[in-house]
Amino acid sequence: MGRGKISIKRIDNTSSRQVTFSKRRKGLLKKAKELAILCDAEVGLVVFSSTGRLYEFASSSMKSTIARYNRTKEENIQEVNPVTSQVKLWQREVEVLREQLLNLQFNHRKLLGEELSGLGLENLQVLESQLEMSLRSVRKKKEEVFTDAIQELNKKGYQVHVDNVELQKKVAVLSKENLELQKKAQQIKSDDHSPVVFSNRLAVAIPTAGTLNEPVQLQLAQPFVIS
Amino acid sequence: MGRGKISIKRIDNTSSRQVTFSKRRKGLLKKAKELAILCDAEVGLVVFSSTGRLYEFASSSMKSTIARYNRTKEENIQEVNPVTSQVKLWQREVEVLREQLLNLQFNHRKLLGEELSGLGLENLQVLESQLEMSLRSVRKKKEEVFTDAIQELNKKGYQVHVDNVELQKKVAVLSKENLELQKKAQQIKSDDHSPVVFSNRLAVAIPTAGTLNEPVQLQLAQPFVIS
DNA sequence: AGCTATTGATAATC
DNA sequence: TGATTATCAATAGCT
Repeated sequence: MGRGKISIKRIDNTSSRQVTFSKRRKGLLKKAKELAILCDAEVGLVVFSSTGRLYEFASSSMKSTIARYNRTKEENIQEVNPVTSQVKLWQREVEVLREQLLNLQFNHRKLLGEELSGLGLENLQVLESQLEMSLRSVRKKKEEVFTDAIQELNKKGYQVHVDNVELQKKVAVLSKENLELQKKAQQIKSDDHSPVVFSNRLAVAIPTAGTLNEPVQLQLAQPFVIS
Repeated sequence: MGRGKISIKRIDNTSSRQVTFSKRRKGLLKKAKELAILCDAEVGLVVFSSTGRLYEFASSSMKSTIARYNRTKEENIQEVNPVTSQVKLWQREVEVLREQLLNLQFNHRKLLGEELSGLGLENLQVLESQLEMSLRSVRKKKEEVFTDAIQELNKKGYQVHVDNVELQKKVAVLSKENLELQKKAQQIKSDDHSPVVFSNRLAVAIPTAGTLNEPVQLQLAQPFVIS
């Protein structure tokens, strides 16, 4: 339901993930509210963003909804305040996180080609094709970076060329003026015999017009081969 | 979004309220799930129908989501209150673990070839060679697995061959005995004229000796190429 | 339960 | 960000 269809998987791009989050969160909260009103239901909804911010909706009160939930689930392990239970909650959180971390580290090592001993043929083949896919992505990205850099260089090169042509014109004008001034000076000199000196360095430092007529064009000889 | 617009207020008609409830409940749960996946959010949703039935969705687990909810709420309320040092220690632990996890997830995605947008050329090249190394390791391991399997098969094949030779000898002995028994039987038959039948199937089912002289040897035509 | 006309949500874009 | 709009998705009213 938008300009294009999207597949339901984690959005990679951070900013568009955040934009989508606020839009869909708003929609979800709205629909939760509507369901509660239209159908006389008790609804409780909590959403934590990936940055840890909390958003919630409760048709009556979150506390009572959670209490009802626990009652229904026949799990009345919902002590409220005592420090000991709080500590226990944090400890559980730590346990969960530790396990997630270990799991991820395990997978990560596989992707790094370490600790492959336990794996069967099938797992190895899945891993291999995963790595091949990754490699293709990385090489494609690298090619993009190269291409962008080259385009950028070409743009700059062209600008330099344009600047040079411009400068060249100015030099030509100045040289001409210079020449005329020298002539006039010599006329004056021949009139009153006082010495006059003109610098000639400018003209010497400028390359000839011919070398500046073509802008440099960097180009890849052929497209990168991704193998 | 329907044949007609409806205003958001309790639907009076019971049956259409129930129909709407199941439709919208389904939609709400779906959207909750999508939000969790798309935006990497932790979502918990509970819905009680007006008849008291419970429907729920939790992106991780309802228990931990409610626990997290309670923690965040208490934190916000207790901002002024002194928190015991033990809780603080656990909180710090959780923070550290969360950060490690996020970091690892970040790196993991890179290895999976996702989210490469932020990377410069140098990083991409490091990543590429890392992936190439991993791929080499995996392929080497795969080759090992193959080789081992083939050796195993060869061992078994040889054992089968040995067994066959042994069986063949036994068959030869038995055939010889069989033949002699037949001769004796015929002698007896020519004496008392009673009919005697011998099965011949055994001899027919046995392959000739020549085909069993060589054990089968499986072998790779040439070593695996790791490219 | 299915089926569509219709509204509503939202992905892409600026 | 916030607004706009072309599209897709949800669903209201029927069968």
